[in-house]
Amino acid sequence: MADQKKLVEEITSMKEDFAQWYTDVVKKAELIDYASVKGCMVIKPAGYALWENIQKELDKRFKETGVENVYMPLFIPESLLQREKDHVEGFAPEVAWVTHGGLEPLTERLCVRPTSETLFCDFYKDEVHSYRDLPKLYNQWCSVVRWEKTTRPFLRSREFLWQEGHTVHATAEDAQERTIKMLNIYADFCEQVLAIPVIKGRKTDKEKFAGAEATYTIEALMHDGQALQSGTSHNFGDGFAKAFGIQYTDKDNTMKFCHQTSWGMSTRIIGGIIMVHGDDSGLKLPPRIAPVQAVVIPIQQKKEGVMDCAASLADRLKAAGVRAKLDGSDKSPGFKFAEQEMRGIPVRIEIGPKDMEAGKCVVVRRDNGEKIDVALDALEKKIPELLDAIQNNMFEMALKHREEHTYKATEYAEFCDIIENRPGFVKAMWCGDRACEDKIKDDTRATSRCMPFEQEQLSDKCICCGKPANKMVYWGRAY
RNA sequence: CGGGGUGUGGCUCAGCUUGGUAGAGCGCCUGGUUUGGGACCAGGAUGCCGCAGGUUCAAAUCCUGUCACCCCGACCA
Repeated sequence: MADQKKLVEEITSMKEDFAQWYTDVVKKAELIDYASVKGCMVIKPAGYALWENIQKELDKRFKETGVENVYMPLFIPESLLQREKDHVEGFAPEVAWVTHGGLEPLTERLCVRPTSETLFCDFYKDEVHSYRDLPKLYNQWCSVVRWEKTTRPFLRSREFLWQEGHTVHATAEDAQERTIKMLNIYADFCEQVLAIPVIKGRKTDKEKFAGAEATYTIEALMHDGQALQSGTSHNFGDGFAKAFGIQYTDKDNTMKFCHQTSWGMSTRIIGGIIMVHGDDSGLKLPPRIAPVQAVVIPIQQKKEGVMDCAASLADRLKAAGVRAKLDGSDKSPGFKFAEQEMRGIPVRIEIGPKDMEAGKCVVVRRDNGEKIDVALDALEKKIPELLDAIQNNMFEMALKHREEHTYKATEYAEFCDIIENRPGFVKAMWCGDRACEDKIKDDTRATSRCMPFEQEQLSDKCICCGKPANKMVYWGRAY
């Protein structure tokens, strides 16, 4: 339980340099390698397994609400991308273009999808004819490309993996309901599976998605006090439907425009897991998402029976539904301890001759370093319990951190001071004017994170201009 | 796109000022001894010194250009 000592010299401490700490953890936990194109990364087995678990959990939740998976093309003809004005203006600066096919220049250049609204819309316009065709609830798992100027693994890469759901509905009400439903799925997933507490709310017009009528978001607070937009759900209204001509004949035999939504979560959330839970010894994975939940490390593994015993423990745990692994490599135990810590494996089980004699093993928690003896015959019961306890503790720790770094401000000077000196969320009232958001950003580099569903009336004046205000906004510097 | 930094075995870097034909540590391979917090001994393999020009008898080193990556800012999930 004692203070977690810094055990790994190669990882820069968070306090010293958070950005470097992040990069060190990403590399040391072997989540990725840099690739030969700037902003592109090789996602290694440890990183990809994490993504696969995220996919598995989200996909299950999507399908429970009737969503089906599809796959759209990688390329979007320029003319198609330009169909919706706000949308193209939002994305044009960062799309990658294909100009040649083989040796011949193309008659129309193709953009590598930065997101697939236009492709889905182009598809839906021919797919939807009648109210009987609605709703369409499609999702795709794919990668998209955005030519970012500066890049960081997971947080901002030029190609990233994500899912994008695109739905079409008959009415505005149905679209709104779906938008919120998906936001709730993201929030639930973050909190229950990733142990990341999130604030649910709506984006201001300045921050909303290009082409959307309304954007909803879940916002999480990282360990350094910066915010991370962790998932978004957009209500498009009938804007895209009008731009693309997606209409249906209703029961009353009149033509009506559809209402649409889209929603996405990306590999960026892996950056969130790292920055919410990690520490100076490396990654710290919540058990429910950890590809390996428990690693068994034999001590004096060449001694008679030790390796067999360790292997049988791992097998028994697997049979009990724990994602367990044996580390039977011939590294020294200390090396293995450090390595499993860097990788964020929630539980470590040490078994050596002394333990075997006593009929127990030593179990160490990654979340708090606590070391306990567990009777060998209690393993199947004890480890799952422990994993649950770790999951809950990690959520509580993250929640506590967020609460301790969430402030309220009613005066502008106070607001600026908090942003500058106490990293975190600041709750403050806002009049609704874009000008105030712009000024706050200029003055403090903080942006509006969201207008939370859970509102509080902190005062009746805008934090910035002093005019009447009835919206409370979470502000903060963000990734 | 601005500002800074870096390119030398798989990794981290030294060597460059003052040109002489490439080094260290880690890692890797073999064998042995070890094993409860990054073990040790012995032996071994690995380099178009980012790339392209130039200067020179001779370039990792000097000059010119170029490319890439990293970090910090403005924009984005």
